Amino acid sequence: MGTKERRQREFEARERLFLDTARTLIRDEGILALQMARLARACDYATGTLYQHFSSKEDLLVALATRRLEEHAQYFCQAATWQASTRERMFALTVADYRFARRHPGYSRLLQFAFTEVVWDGASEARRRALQDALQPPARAVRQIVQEAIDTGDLPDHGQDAGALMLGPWGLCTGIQSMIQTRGLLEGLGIPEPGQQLFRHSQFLLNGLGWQPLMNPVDDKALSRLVRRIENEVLANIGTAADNGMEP
Amino acid sequence: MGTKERRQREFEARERLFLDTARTLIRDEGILALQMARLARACDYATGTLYQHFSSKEDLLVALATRRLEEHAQYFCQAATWQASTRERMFALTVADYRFARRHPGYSRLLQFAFTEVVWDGASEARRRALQDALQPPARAVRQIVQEAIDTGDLPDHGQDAGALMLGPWGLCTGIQSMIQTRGLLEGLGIPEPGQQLFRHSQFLLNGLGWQPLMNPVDDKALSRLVRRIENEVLANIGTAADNGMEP
DNA sequence: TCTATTATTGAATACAATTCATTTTTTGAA
DNA sequence: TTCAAAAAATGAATTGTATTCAATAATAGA
Repeated sequence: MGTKERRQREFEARERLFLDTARTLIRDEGILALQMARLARACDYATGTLYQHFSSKEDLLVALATRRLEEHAQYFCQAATWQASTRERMFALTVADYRFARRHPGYSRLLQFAFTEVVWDGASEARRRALQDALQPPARAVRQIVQEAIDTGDLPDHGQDAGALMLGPWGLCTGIQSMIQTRGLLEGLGIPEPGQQLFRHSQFLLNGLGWQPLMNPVDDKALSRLVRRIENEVLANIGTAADNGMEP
Repeated sequence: MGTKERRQREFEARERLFLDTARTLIRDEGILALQMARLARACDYATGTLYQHFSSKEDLLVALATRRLEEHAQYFCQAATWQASTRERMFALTVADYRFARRHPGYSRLLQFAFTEVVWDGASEARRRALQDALQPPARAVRQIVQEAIDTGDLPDHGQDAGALMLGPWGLCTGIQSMIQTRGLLEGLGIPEPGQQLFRHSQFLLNGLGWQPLMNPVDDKALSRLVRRIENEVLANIGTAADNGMEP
């Protein structure tokens, strides 16, 4: 009876195999070296079979970015449900994102690449939507923090939608991170310790939003203490055991 | 005597021709459609001659991004020397960047693409350095504003380097802009008017930095008035006459 | 004027993504 | 169980382009 369902399941399993193998290949040899034929061969399938799943190489890259985003989202949601003040939780998202990017530099570069016109427009509509869908859970988690902060009075009600309010911290985070990714860029501008700056500016922005309790972002001691606390209480189990991410 | 110099000049003129033509081709047909052989032909040169200038297609793209950055920098420096408070000038940079990106969407996507691992690492060291150099003048202009703000007391001296302080506003700006670039991304998350949000969050961040005079970022009237004033007084001459940019 | 040097050329090469005619496997009716 | 039709898998051929390089042309300097 369920023969159709079985085929469906097998098809999905094979897609996972392709994506997992692609991840390994990219980790070992870089995005540039990824070849469709080699990937298919490495999975003991023909090239054409790979194209049953992905309409193009770009399509595959967006799918890969999506898969990793889903994993990332777990840590993200974990940070969102941490037992701490709304402001600390909001900041924890920035720390989680930063740590995740440091731990999986290949993945972060892939995400950056996926959002590029060339790749994004080269992927199928379905894949683009899938990536959008993968963004929903973390987006919901963040909205929830923002909403709770407004409800408890930690964050003044600016009359803005929660989604709009999260755009700032999120944009700041990805903007600075993508500069960090670009080899030599910040060094060339004489800007040291960009990670520290990211944390500091996130705090400046939260202060600007009037998010209580305010914090002094240039108190390096306190900031480091907070970051370490987040790493211990929220991110401790990142990068252990089953984690076979994209780190070099 | 100066035959060597003349050749040098001719070589540089030809490089400009290649870049200008590439810009036109990209404007008309997109980055994807740019072909080295077609570009060479369009300039009445052989393919090999193009490779005397650019070691690879990526090399060309970084060179192109650099050229546009240099033009962008002019408006940028103009904003920096505007007769207004340090805070207004700092904010004007964000507005200038945003307007430039809206006016030249192809260029902005190109810059985003250029900073991607695949392109950045595919370009020659010389080209990468050239792009870095093109970044210096605007960076200096921004540092100058920050320094003046500290000196006049508009901005509390946080004990931070001016370069470090500008990273926040800059990162926020590029981060949100690159989300705007990605077709459908913010719509999918239900975040409307991203341009407005960018301006608003820039102001939130400046408030957070304690940059005087503070402003209420959710006073849409006042914010719009300021943006319009910047457009009139600083950006009025963008997009006129000789401007043959990348707009569609 | 002539040779050596340098620059230009574009056809040939190389490399990978993608396609598609062929083969293999699966399905479900007889 | 058999078999024809349908579906899926295959990988060699096709295609599209970036890049190279042997041949040719232009230039410089003796």
